[in-house]
Formats: sequence, C-alpha cells, structure tokens
Amino acid sequence: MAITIKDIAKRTGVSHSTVSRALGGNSLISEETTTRIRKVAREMGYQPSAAARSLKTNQTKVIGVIVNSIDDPFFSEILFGIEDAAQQAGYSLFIAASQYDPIREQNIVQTMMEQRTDGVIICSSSFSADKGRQLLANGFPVVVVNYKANENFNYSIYHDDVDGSQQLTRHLLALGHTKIAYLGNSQSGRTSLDRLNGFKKEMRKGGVKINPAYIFEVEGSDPALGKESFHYFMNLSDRPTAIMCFNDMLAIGFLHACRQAGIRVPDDLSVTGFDNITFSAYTSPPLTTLDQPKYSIGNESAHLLLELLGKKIENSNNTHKEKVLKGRLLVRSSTSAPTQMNKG
Amino acid sequence: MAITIKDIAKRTGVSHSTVSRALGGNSLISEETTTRIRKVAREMGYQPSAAARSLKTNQTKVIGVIVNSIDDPFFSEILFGIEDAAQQAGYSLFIAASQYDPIREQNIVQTMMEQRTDGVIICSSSFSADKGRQLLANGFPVVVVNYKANENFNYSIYHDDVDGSQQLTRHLLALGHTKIAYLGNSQSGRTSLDRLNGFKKEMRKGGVKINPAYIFEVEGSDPALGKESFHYFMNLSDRPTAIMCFNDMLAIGFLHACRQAGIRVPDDLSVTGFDNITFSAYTSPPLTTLDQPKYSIGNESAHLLLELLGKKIENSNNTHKEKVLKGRLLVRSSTSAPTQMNKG
DNA sequence: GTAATAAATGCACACGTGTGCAGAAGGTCT
DNA sequence: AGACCTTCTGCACACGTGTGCATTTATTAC
Repeated sequence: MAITIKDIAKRTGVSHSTVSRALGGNSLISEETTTRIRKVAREMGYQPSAAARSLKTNQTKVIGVIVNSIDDPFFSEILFGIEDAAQQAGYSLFIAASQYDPIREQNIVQTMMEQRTDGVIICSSSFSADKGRQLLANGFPVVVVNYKANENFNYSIYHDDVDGSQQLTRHLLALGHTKIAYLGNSQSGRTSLDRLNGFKKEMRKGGVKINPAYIFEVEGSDPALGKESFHYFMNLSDRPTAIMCFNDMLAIGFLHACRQAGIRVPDDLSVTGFDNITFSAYTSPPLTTLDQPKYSIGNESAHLLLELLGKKIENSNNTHKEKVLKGRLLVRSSTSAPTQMNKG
Repeated sequence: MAITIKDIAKRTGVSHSTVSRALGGNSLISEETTTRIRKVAREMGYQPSAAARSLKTNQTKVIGVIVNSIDDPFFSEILFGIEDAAQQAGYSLFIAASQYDPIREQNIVQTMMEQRTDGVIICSSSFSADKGRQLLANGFPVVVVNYKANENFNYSIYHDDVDGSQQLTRHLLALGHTKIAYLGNSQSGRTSLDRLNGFKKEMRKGGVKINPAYIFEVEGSDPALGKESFHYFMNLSDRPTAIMCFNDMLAIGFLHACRQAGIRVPDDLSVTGFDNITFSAYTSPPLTTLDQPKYSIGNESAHLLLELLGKKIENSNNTHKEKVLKGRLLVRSSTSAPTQMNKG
C-alpha cells in the first residue's frame, strides 16, 4: 500500500538497490543521483518500513520499558529521562505496564520478544525475577532500575534508598524525635527493605531504640492505604511523634487521614514521604520528603543500555556495571520538633 | 540469532511451510504433525518475528497512542481503558508523548508511519491538526479523543465538557453563588472553549450576569499556574465568591495558594476542579469536581478504532462516527453556600 | 587506439513468515 | 487395475530492505 523504494526506483529509472544506497547515504552513489533520488523520495512521501529494515538489519531501534503502572507519577518522571536519551540516539520506546498482574507480565515478555526489542529497561519493582531472567536467557540486554532482585542482573541503576532513608531519619532525630514510626510497603521488594534498613541503621547510630509496634506494612502504595494505616498508629497506647512513610503517595493519604481526625501536622505529628512527586508540594501541609533524582535515574539507565547495545557483540563476557544515585532531603512543612506533650 | 520456523522444520523433518501452517492452526495439516510441531516449537522456545510477520501480512497488531505527556494523571487513566481493550483484541500499544513540542510531534508522526501502526488514537489536546491530517492522508485509521479539531476527523470520542461545566455551574448557583469566576487554560483548544461556554450558558440560563474580569486564562495546567492566578483574583476590588478551575491540577495549585494566603475554602471561597484525578480526593479540603469517565473514554476509543480496523477495506466511504460521554458532578468539601459577608 | 583503473550502477540473494499451487501418498469405487 | 477423490506436504514466490559481487560506463595512461 505504502510507497516503497521500488516505486522510487521506477520513477527515477534506477534499480531499487541504488535507491536504498542513496537514501542510506552510501558514498558509492554519485552525489548527483543521490540528491535526485532523495528529492523524489521526499515528493512521494516515502517512509521506510521499520519491519522490513529490522528484518534485514536485525535491529529494531526500539527499546522496551517495563513499568508497574503508567499512572504512577514516580515512574512517569523516570520515563522522561529515558525518552530523552533514547530519542537522542534515534531509538523509540515500547512501554508496557505490568499492573502487578502475572498474566500481563507474561504477555509483556512475549511481546518484547516477538517485537525483537533491541534491549529492555525494567523499572517495575514488582516485576517477577523469573520473567526478567527469561529475557536475559533469550539474549536481550537488560538494565534494571531500582530493582528488587538486581543481584541477578549485570546492569543496574538504582537510587541509594538506604542513604535516603537515613537522611530523613537523621532529620527527624535532629528535630528531637525519638518515637519514630515507619509505614512500609511490602510490595516493593528491595526498595522496601532498603528504606526500612536505612531507618533502622540511623536509629541505631543515634542510639535510639525502635518500638517494634512502630513498624507497619501495607500492600501497595495507593493513598487509600495510607489512610487506612492511620488508624493502626492512632490506636497504639504509646503513640509515635513522627511517621516516615514509604513514599509520597502513602504520605498523602496519611496526611488526609490526619486532617479528618483533627491531628495537626506537624504540631501533633511529623510526617515524611519519599520520592518527591509533583503533588507532594501541594499537600497540606507541604510534605517533607526525599527528592529522588528521577530524571537522572531514567536518563542514566537509558545511557547504560545504549552503551550496551553499542558493544553488543563482545557482550558475552560477564561484565558487571551498576550506578548508584543519591537523593537529597527536601524539608517542607510537615515536620517539626515534637511538642512537649508528646515528647514525654 | 533467534529461533525461526526453519530451525523447527529442520528439527522435525518437515518443510518450513508445514511448520508455519501448523503453528497458525491451519486445518490442512494433520492433527498429529500439528501437535508434534507445536511441542517442538515450545521446547525450542520459539517466538515468531513480528517484523517478518507484519511484512507479510501487512498488519502490525500495534496501535499508536499519542498523548500530551505521560505524567498527566488524566491521560494515564484513559490509557488504562485503551490498553484493556487493545490487549483483549491481541493488540499492543505504542505510546508517544508530544510534550507540547512541535519537533517531537513530527518525530512521533514519522515513527508511527515507519512502524506501520495499524491505527492511531490521538489523546493529545494540543497535538497539531496538520500532523493529524498527515496521518489520515497516509491512510491511517485515526480516532481522536477530546480533540480540539475533531471536526476534521471522522471518528471521535469525547466528553461533553459543555454539560460538565453546566453541572458545576448549576451546583454553584444552587448554593447561592452569583459572583462566579472562571480560571481557564488557553492551551487546550476545544476543551477549553467548551468548558468556558458551558459556564456562560448556565449562567445565562440562571439569569446571572458574568463580570468580564472574572474570566482569566493561563497557558497550561501545571498546579504552579493555579497558584499564580490566585493573585489575579485576589487583587480584584470586587472579589468572586466561587472559582471554577479548568481542571483539577489548576484547582490543586489554587487551593494551595488559598491556604498560604489564609483564605478559607469553602468558607471564604468555593473552588471547583474538573476531571477527578486521583489526588483531587486528597486535597485540603477535598475537591468538588466533575468526574469524567476516563476509563470509558479510553475504552470506547479503542473499541471504535478496532471496529474500524475490522472493516478497513470498505473504509473508503466517508462514514462519520462520534460518541459523546457525560460525566457526573462529584460534590466534596471545597464548595458551600457563600457567607453573608461575601454575598453582598 | 587499446588497456588499465576508477566510479557508478544493477543483479541476485538474504532476512523470517505466509500462501497458492502442484504433487505425493493413501484410500475407495467401478 | 485404473480412474478418481481426499488428505497431507513441499516448492516457490512474495513482502520491503540491505549488501556482496559482477557489470557497465567514464576516465586516465601508455
């Protein structure tokens, strides 16, 4: 249906090979015919067939990206960073959302394989390691981002969640808090563990014991879960004076519950988030959080993958490369020193 | 590199045609050989090449989706609806974000054409009509969603923004407001106009005159713009008692500015949004808005496109189809009757 | 003028899959 | 036994592009 190089060949009176070379900028073809062919191609509105080209060249110029869910504001900022790098290098993105659904995950892997994606970036913290290994086994270059099982993959970019969590904890300790609670998300694997461990580590460093009842986990990071967990903490006989939430989404839900219950933040309770998503600046009060370099994380992961694609041939040796990025503490108005009443 | 039907053919001792037919479920091949071949294919981990297949069949089983920006929570919910329908029909999504950038737009169109996407859904209110027509001219089935220039396209799905805006206005009028202002977004074309017109229409219907100074537009819908516009309205000598914002994002920024300035919502000022994005339920106070059926919009648009693909051959006749969906008013806590003081 | 060299182009095949057609194998009927 | 049908399989070509090699044409050298 569409115009092919053969059509251009017929129109210019040359063979299709000449057209192919002229469009590809091969120096074998005289400059004169090259410009003539290109002009005709433009006039006819020629668009090369990606399918035919990749069939021949064995590369698609497409990189696959697997995320948890497209509407997670955290991932969408990472996507920006990936897209910029990819586009600059002439690659397109094939985005797929796993939605925490094993069936969807299997479909995604299959689609990536059928599409012969040049490489894959996995940004989904919940994506099963089996599926990831399946891609590796089929020879796909894979870069994982903030991945729970990154020890299984040779190339990874991740944010130093331990450090981030420590920064937040240190901030709260510096304000004078000792009764600090942690609201986790059991679904995010390594990320979950690291943030919790950072918290524990810094508490130990500060010489403050953690009340076991102060650690509570929910399954997911929907704001609604943040709301629900509020009741758990409020029903404790010895209430905490500060709550560190796994991420901003949970914190937003938690703040909402506080407001409904008449708990003043930060006067009665300090609350922190993690990630610094857009809306965390607009909560009431604005959320103290850890600003994760989302764009950079995405950008770096794409660059790493592109680098891999460049020397794909000699990729057989088991090189290993990982890059760790640190975030920075962003103090807004949801944290303050504990009041005298709560201090006791 | 990967396994092909020829490899399977060699292994099973038949021709590659037989393998192709067996895997395709062609009834010409005996049941016995079919199962035998399929078993071997599974064992060898065969994955068909989408490129080769689409080259031959002239269809890619991929539909392109163009959005403004991936991190707009409004679009991401629409994407859900599209994806569900697409996946069910065996189609994959090729998502591209225009980012309000003409260069990116051109790249997207080119990529879609090169990839020979079976069809395209345009969800980007800012996407230039020229580029859209370019796709049409090249024979792509196109469905537009909430598109500014939908009169140029034969197939469209859109939300009844006039009606939605009227519902919100009616709500405010019923509460007793007369000094109602409108904060618009000049970048969203038809959507922008329709919402403004719905407001005007209902005001006329209610017999209330609109103060020209009460209509203010910003360029975009970032929450930060909502904050900025706050000052405009507060500097008016005769302040409004209610503000209708173009969408939730602007409303969220506006609410934030109110809080910072000590303006109580809804006591001093009623505020409404539009779209009902996730976070609108978590603002302070929770936002009264118009719940747009985002999932349905996406789902319907995909179904319409799939229907189109089914009878693509006879598509030459200029049929025209559009579907209008209505949203519903969602009253939360950011609106109330105007106080006596403001009423005067 | 002829041979040798350089420059430009065409021929033919390949990539992996699908499909019309011919042909082989096996069976039934006269 | 031969004619015929049914059932199954293989041959060969096509899709649009890229590329090694042969071939043609123009250029230069003797």
